Amino acid sequence: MSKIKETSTNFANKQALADECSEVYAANIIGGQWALVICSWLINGKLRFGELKKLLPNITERMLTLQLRKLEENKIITRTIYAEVPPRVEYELTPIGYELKAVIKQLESWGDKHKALDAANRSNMTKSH
Amino acid sequence: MSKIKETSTNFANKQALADECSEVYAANIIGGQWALVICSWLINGKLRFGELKKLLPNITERMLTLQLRKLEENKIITRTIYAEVPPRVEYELTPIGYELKAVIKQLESWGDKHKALDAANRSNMTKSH
DNA sequence: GACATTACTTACATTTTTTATAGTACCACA
DNA sequence: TGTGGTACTATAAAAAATGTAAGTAATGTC
Repeated sequence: MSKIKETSTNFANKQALADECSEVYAANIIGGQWALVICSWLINGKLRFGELKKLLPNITERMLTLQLRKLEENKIITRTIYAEVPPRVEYELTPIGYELKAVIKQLESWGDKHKALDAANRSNMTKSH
Repeated sequence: MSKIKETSTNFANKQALADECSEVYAANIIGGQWALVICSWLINGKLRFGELKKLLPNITERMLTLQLRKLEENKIITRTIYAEVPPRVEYELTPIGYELKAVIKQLESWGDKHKALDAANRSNMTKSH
């Protein structure tokens, strides 16, 4: 997205890590700011550009486009353009994209646990004061 | 990590998303370039700063420090300093940190699947040329 | 007193990601 | 001729993340 510099140290590091660690490879794919939420929504079924925009009230059109394009490049979603005016474009998870469901669930449940723990810590801190 | 600007749109967006999506919340915590690999290594047991450095040949000391500090802040790891000279510091996963194991496994297996698919696509493309 | 070792810190530069704003193309319909 | 709706693109700028290079502190050993 925008262009990345393939001669940078950062690029080399990312490549090397992704090559030897599938978990990092995976994280790179779903790692954009909005990528995970987009996938979460798409798990429930295909959505139009405008629908996604409504579901993600704070995203800019540019960001939405960029993230969708990246997901498409990585074969996580497909993009279907209907030859209509005004245009209609639908985004849908591919099979491998849909398999993110398990990953997302896992992330979600870990996140919940962590949040709970954090809340507990906070309230303990309050109590002991 | 360096300082972030709490008045930025980006900050607000991240917060809002993390609040309503535990999966995004989780992704933010383990989302640094090196955070996942560090955790992967620590799953096998505690490690010293220098040992991690050796395991991650391309990381700079600065980056390693930053990522470890962020993980510590988020209670993913603990930092134990031994009052010796030269200094000895050990990093170890906390219980919640250790629970990342399942997440990492899931990411890894999805990553492997995706890689395989990608490789298959590539060889198909080659064949059909 | 100089040196080696370890785990950092600091200042700064570069790269990458995200946001802001203002367009564009298309055609049906009024 | 003009307006409306949809899914974008282009350009610039801000913010965040990462990388580079050069220190620092403490102390046991030579």
